[in-house]
Amino acid sequence: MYLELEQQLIQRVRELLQRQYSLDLPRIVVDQPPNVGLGEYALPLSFELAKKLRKPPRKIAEELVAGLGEVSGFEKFEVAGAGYINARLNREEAARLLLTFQDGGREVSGPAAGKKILVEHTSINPNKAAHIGHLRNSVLGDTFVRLLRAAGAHVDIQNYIDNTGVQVADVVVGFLYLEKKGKSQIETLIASSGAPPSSFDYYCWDLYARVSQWYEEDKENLKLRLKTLHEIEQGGNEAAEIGKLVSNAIIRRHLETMQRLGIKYDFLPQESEILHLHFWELAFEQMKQKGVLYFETEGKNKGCWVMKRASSQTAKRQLGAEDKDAPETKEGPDEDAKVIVRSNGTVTYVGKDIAYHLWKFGLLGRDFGYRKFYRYPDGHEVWISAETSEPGAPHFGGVHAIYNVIDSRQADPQNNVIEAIRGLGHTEQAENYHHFSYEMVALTPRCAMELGYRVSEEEQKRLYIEVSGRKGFGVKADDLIDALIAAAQKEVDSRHPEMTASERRDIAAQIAVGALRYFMLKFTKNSVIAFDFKEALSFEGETGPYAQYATVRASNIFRKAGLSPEEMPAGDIDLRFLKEDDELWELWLRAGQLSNMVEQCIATTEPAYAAKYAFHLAQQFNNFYHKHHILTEEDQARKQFLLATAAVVRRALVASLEMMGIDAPPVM
RNA sequence: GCGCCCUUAGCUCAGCUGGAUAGAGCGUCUGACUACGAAUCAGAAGGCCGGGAGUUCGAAUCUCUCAGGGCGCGCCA
Repeated sequence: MYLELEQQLIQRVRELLQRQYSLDLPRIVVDQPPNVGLGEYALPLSFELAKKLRKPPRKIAEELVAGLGEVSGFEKFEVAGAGYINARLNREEAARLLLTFQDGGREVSGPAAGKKILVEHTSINPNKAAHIGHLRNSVLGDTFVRLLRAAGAHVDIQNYIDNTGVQVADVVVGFLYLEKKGKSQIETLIASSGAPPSSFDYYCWDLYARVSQWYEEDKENLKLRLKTLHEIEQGGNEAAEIGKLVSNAIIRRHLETMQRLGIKYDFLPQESEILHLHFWELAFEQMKQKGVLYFETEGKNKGCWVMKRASSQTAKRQLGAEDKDAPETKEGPDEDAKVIVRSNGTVTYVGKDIAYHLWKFGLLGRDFGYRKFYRYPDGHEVWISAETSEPGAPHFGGVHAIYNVIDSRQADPQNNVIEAIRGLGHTEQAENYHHFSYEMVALTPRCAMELGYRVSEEEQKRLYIEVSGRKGFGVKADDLIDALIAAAQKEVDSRHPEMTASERRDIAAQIAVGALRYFMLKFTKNSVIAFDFKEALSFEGETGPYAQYATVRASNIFRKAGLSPEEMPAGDIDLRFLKEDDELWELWLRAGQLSNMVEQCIATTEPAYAAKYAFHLAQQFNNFYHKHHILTEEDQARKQFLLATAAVVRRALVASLEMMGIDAPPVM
């Protein structure tokens, strides 16, 4: 509602500027006045025009207000302060829109509508259990997917699997040389493993840490890592078989863990197929032809194929912008170049990544094979890459835009891939390549000590300590979810002794997920989360359960009144109450700003706005709930109006929570 | 050495592409449950927005600089 009316307003102002002053502004800024009593929109453009038109801002504002005349949906325009133009909506008309059009965020349209978009997230090395750092990635990615879908985009969700890298090799080394286990023994181990903490991914978590420790003890042991890594890449031997076994079993565990949070995937592309289907060779040819890669004949990179390293400027630069100060005439080899093919002929990680990303955009000229891997209870299939497709397999890739949810530490390699794609002449694709960058999750020293880790004196002085799978240092995802469920269960049990055990279990799980997902979303992407159990386990204040509780309160009103909370009130609602009551109107207004929130989240790739929106709306609703007692309201017209208010707010709140993957529980 | 990020209330963080009086949560203190169940609400205290300079009608927001903290920069993956 709000967004649509804003666009109408901008359009009218644009026309007026053209007509009255024959000028055009590249961007018409629309703010919100400090309080709703002044109106819903504030236009500061008079200040900007003052210099151009050589008139005082107030005068311009007056002229513009006179020129605007009647605009449908708007009550009036006023000059305020030193030259603001405040626009007042016709509250009744706007509220009517909110009631009658399904403005629940469902029909949101925008630049994303109808486009095929690929979001890659999670991408945990398949050699150990998922930890809190991975949870932040998955929750951010999954929420962004939901936002894109709410905006009408067609989204494929990919989870990249590096199943041939050193991390998997390390666990294989552990099985083969530390535990002296063969393939069949590991198969038995997997078959007999249960739920966490006796699950296979937990087992590997410890084994991985032991192997890392074992390398530390004697550097000679690293030779076995290299040998195993080569065997895995080559395939057709026991190490490779074990690698596949481990990887597949761990991926299943990761899928199960993420499923607990409502996170699902469509496709799991694996590095093994990128190797075996020779994606790199195709990319290599393209890059040689276009001169993106060149062969270095001297200096430290002698004998390598290298490309110019991406600087942050070149990665961020817009189309058409020239980089004037590029020292083209520099003599000798570019020591700073990025090696893509080593002098021994093997390709680096970035090289493989370039090939993979050409595939994403449909520019490689080759496709993966696809096989079914996992089936969710609702029947949705997860496909995994294979050398050949099974009958009836879908096809992925070839998309318009991509979002890679990868932490900020990988910004440099990501920029190198973007530069390679740009260098190949695919400028549009380079512009649509989004590194969805976020900061890491770390543990506070106190938290680390609570978990029983040894924390050095130096580390104790720090604000936070980075988690490390290699050291086995971190909070496992399933452990955290279990702790949250246990805490929520305690509350639900004491509040609802009348319910069955399974009902209480379901609600506790919903609350736990709400708390966890909200916690991961309340921080903006580029702030480091210093994890602390006390904060994460809180269900009060700015938390998921706070917002969930508001939906439950709303639902209860309808339940007690014998109405369905889902259904919007029918018949004539007297909306005149909105005229005098700013607080009530603010509630409707915010409910109508759902689509602004979605648009803003997508435009800035920042899901935290969704969390803030839901929280503020819940907060306003709780305030309303406390102030107006609906069911005992004697004035029937007013009672109907208050019910409609609760319905409109509830719908927007539930929709915003759904975009964050948070359920509205039936009771709390 | 180069690049990126951060610095806002006691603590943890918001502050939208520069806009009207800088906001939440937690914590502290005071109040409110025979209501649609308090996982809630109301109120109070708490700020040279890291320092300095600049751009602007206007700066927490943009530029430069200094200080402090974090993370990256390999023929590892």
